[in-house]
Amino acid sequence: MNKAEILVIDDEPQIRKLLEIILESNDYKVWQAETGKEGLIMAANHPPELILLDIGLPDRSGHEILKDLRTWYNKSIIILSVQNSEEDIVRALDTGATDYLTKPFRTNELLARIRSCIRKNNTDDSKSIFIFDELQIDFLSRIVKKNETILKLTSTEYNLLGLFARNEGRVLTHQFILKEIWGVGYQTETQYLRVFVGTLRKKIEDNPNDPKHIITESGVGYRFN
Amino acid sequence: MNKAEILVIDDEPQIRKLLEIILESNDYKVWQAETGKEGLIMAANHPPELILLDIGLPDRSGHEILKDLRTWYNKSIIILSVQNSEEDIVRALDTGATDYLTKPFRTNELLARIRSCIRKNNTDDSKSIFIFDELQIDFLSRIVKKNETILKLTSTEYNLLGLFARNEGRVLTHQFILKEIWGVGYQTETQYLRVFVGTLRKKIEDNPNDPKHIITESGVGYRFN
DNA sequence: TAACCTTCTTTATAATTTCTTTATATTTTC
DNA sequence: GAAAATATAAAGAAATTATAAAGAAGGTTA
Repeated sequence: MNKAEILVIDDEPQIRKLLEIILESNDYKVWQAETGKEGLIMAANHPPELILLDIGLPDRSGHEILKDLRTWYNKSIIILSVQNSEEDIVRALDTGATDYLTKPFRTNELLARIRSCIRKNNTDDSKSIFIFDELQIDFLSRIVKKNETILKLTSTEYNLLGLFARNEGRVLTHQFILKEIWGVGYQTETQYLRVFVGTLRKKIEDNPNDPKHIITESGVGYRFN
Repeated sequence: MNKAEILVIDDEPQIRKLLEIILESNDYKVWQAETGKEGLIMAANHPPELILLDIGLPDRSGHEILKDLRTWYNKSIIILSVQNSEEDIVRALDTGATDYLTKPFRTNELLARIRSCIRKNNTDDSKSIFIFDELQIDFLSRIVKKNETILKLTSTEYNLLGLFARNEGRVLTHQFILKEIWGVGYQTETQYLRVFVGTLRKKIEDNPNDPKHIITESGVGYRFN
């Protein structure tokens, strides 16, 4: 449970299959999109931890997809490409690519770069373990403990708690949270959020009726302590 | 204007000179270290925005220097190496390298990767905190503290306080405040304002009967100190 | 394939918080 | 001191949030 999710956007079925095998055997959950358009929709509906993007897509140039993604998606995007031209690399990196690998890539290098990117996503403070009193969140192993007992969280619950933890002390608006966890297009579904905050509180709070960690800021959003 | 500072740790003088020329002509301030030990000291004394580290250093393996740096340095470290072995790359990335480039590197690609890394460093939002004696307003986190204690404000109260704070020392008319907070069409509802000024004073003033922050300007409006 | 389980989505309703309004007290201004 | 303006308290209305639970979707197992 709580596998990190990776979205692969590539038009070649063999590459997708290869990546699926590699990634799943390394304990990632893999989503696949065949076209840039499909990829954009999937990313928006379900923001992954990392995106592997083929720059040579048939429908729109991968560069355009990258630009589109970067208008709202702020986690890592690794570019895969048969192109090895300096111009292409510079362009991709300047559009916001996190990394650029040329095909054929080396499996272990790809995995190491993925690990590095995911680490970066989660360590805005270069920390991988967050401790809030009796609560302990380990972003590397994706394990949450309360008083040394491992909590069973669904992946949405985990993502939500992670977002809260990385923004400790800050009021997060409903819209922001919905966008980050469910994707653009879900910004009005505040009831989702209420339900999930409810289940999270039941799991992490000593007294869910008088929460100490997830504080309601009525009319605005929530704040995590 | 402040140039971003880059520390180059490399034992080859030619490479250092080359990097110096490239980087300075691209408006970076360059620091140079010849050995790993020297690099560690320089980085500690004057933490740069980014470190370029040669992995094949004579005194200690670059991997060890990297590991050492990562115990406290959390900005970007780009590895430069003549080595192109997968094992080496994986090891460096897993020890916390931000990126890995093989020598000879392509100038523009290096610059693009540097830009990408520095961009990432600077994404943590610079804080915008207003302080009025014992009162502290953080507009980014949307949090108001009085003597380090977080105040619980409704969103209207927060908006009103924010308006006051941004117009410190200025007399704001009832009409202006009502228009800003409640919108046009509410300019005559001065009673709203009285009620909310009342609740705000109860929360932020030491003695609400003798307010020091929100001053009544009878017949005109209010002024915030 | 069916039965089962988990998780997510949706609906209904209860509880709480915030806002608006009214009444009355207090202060300021002239 | 009287009129005007401001402050406070509190009740009712409205909006927002919380909770429970049913239905739907997806995956797993026998």
